[in-house]
Amino acid sequence: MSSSSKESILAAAKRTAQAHGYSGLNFRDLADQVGIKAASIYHHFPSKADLGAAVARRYWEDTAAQLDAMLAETSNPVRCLRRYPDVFRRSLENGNRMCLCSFMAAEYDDLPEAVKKEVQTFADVNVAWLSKVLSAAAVVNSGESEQRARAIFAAVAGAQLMARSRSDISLFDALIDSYRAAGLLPA
Amino acid sequence: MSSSSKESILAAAKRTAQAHGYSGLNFRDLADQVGIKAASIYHHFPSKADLGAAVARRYWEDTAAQLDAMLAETSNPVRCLRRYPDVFRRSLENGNRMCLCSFMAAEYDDLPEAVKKEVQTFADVNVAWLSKVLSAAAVVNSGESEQRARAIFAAVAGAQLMARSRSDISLFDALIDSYRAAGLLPA
DNA sequence: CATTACCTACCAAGTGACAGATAGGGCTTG
DNA sequence: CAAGCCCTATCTGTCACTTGGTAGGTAATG
Repeated sequence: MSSSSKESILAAAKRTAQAHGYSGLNFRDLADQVGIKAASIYHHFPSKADLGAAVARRYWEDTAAQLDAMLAETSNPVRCLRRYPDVFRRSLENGNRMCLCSFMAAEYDDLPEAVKKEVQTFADVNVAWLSKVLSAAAVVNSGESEQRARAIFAAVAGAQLMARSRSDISLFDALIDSYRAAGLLPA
Repeated sequence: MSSSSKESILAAAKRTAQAHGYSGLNFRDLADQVGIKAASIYHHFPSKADLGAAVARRYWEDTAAQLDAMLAETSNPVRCLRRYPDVFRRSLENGNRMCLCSFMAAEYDDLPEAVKKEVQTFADVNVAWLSKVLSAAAVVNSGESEQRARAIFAAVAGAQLMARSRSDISLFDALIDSYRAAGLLPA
């Protein structure tokens, strides 16, 4: 099979968690989406916590791959910085969904330990990439690039959250423009 | 009684929703916190949706009062802008909680209509206050103050979300400092 | 070749815990 | 007595998770 059940479960769980969070994941809905029975999911994932951790891990792996691909095709770091918000924009385009790890950051208190770890890694991956690109672009003094990277990550995540609550993708674009106008992102 | 059950329920629901969201609210826990039985909550709120809406409404009312009080005691608008992030900081101080409406913004798809409305009003109240203060401080051209207000609100909410997921209040402070350094907030 | 063993993938049926919500009764206070 | 407040008991539904299986494929053994 080109697409195994395990992959289908991960894909369905990603879609669901981006709209309803970790607490919104449930085995019946997931199984229905995949076309199997709920009990069968336990053949692939021993528990909901393991499934959640696998989904979050896959999520940051995919994001890291996207970012690296962007850097590979456009070696111009300023161009990459300008395109960074598009990663978050695409979730909004896709049914007003949001970053899985932003949602899980809100649910943090109720997350199994293994899931918490992956959620933090997502932030780490984003900050590391931004920091590298900021250094290359020399938009801030080196040494301040990690601080600025964190600020950009947090601000873009906040913009996504606000735009989602209005189901208004143009609000996201306007917020990013404001960040540029204010000097947080390169114009 | 100086503190009625209704007020106690609202207070408990606020605390719980700030840590676990709307989906994390449940009548049994709430009743335990207040010292009554779950069924008794229905005497004060006809349904969970009504309770949620009441909590969210109370939340933006309290925030609006805080902001207006700040403006009243310090008529200096730049000082007010510098202190704005403290409103969000206090939630983190209070048991690593977050803004109730940021959490509910994430849960947006699953919110009853009445709750959605109050969540949006919270954002409106913040943006309106920021816009007013920005105009008074003349930190941006008038006409751009509402755009900048939205950007500040979104960025501060994002900073709170990121800091919460690390249980690190100093990360929040660092992010706000970075926003100032970048020029999003007045230094 | 045939038997035995084991594996992956799935499912039917059910467990106990917990969710929101309801019905109807009792106590207290003005 | 009537209204406000809270109770017990219960209903219905959903949750994660378990048990005990079936069907089909692979592979080693005699």
